[in-house]
Amino acid sequence: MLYGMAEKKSDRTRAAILAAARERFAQDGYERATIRAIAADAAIDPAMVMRYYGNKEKLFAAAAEFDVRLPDLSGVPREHAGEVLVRHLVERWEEDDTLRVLLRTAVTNETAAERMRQVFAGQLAPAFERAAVDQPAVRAGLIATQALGFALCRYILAFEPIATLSTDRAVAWLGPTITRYLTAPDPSQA
Amino acid sequence: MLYGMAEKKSDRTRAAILAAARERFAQDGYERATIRAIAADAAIDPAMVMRYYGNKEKLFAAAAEFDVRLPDLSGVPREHAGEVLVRHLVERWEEDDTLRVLLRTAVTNETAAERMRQVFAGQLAPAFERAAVDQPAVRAGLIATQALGFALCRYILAFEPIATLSTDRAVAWLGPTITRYLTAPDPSQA
DNA sequence: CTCCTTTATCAACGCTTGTTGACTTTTACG
DNA sequence: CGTAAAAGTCAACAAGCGTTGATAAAGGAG
Repeated sequence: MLYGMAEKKSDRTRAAILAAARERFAQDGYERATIRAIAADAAIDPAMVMRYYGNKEKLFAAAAEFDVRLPDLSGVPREHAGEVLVRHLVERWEEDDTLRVLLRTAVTNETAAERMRQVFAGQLAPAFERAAVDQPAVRAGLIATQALGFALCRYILAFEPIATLSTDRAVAWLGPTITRYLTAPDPSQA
Repeated sequence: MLYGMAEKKSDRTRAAILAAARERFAQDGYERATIRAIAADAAIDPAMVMRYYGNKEKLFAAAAEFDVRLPDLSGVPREHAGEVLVRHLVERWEEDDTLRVLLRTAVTNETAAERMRQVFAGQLAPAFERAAVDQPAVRAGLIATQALGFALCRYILAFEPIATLSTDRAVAWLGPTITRYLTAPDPSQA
């Protein structure tokens, strides 16, 4: 076969598997999302999943691959940094379900947990450090607690009225919290 | 058998099963915590689990049974209510692992998710309503996001430095957030 | 057309799971 | 003692899982 640009026929199948996998993992978690169900959703044979992704763990790794794409906060005044960050995270969260895959599986799967840690401790904290924020690790961690807690209640537990809160109201409520975690002096030092 | 006070021999076995179940559910989640493993931990036969609890779902229901025991906030000044609440929750959370059972399983098990909702929407919100707080449901929900997010990062994901933060520092950081969610006017109304 | 690589299908494997029923041991009362 | 209920043991089941290898169809290349 001589294709123009690596646009093999199998790429479609690969993509279909990945899409089905993401949906199943996001909805059912790692254990309950079976290879057979994913294959059925993608309308292919379970053996094809093994052919293209090796095994379940690798398929999951591929399905949970993503980039947070943190926004550039350098031009934002400190007192509104929280709101900008929250709005970005909420929109990012609703965009695709990769983050929901990660959150749902991180609770029982160590691979997912490690990746989740990398996202916050490995991207947020270094960004704060570069911005010369004191105690970057603690602040990044606190922001993670609020951000992940909101996502948990909103997308996983479907906790009313959080699940149906408008983005604007969510930003208005959570923004100042994030701003405080980012800018306030350590209250236990006072 | 004529026992003095319903103190059957089997009660010990029942308790041993329940203790082992709680530990396994808290550590592994619903799916990965197997009846066989629980029985092995309790040093009994898997069939005994069925004898005393019927099936896995009922065993889980028994293991996840608990009471939040919310503190009385009526005598606490409003501006410190958050700190009192956070301290109570953290201590309660470290006391026994029932809450961790619930959090870990709520992500994939609908029974656990429903029970989790009852704890916050069914106990916190009504308490606020009685205290004549406006928008009790939203405020209870917001507090749930911060509290559950903290528990998730600290106990489930083992997210440093949150996991090793002292209770005092956690209270100092989180308290004001909870207080604001409880007392601040709705920022999206401004 | 033939040939060979890519893609897909099928049936089966070994294993683990929750769950069951028949059986044996223990225990307390007459 | 004897006996009947309670407590515990054992082997097995049906079903579902991830995974594999043999085999068949598809589709350009020569």
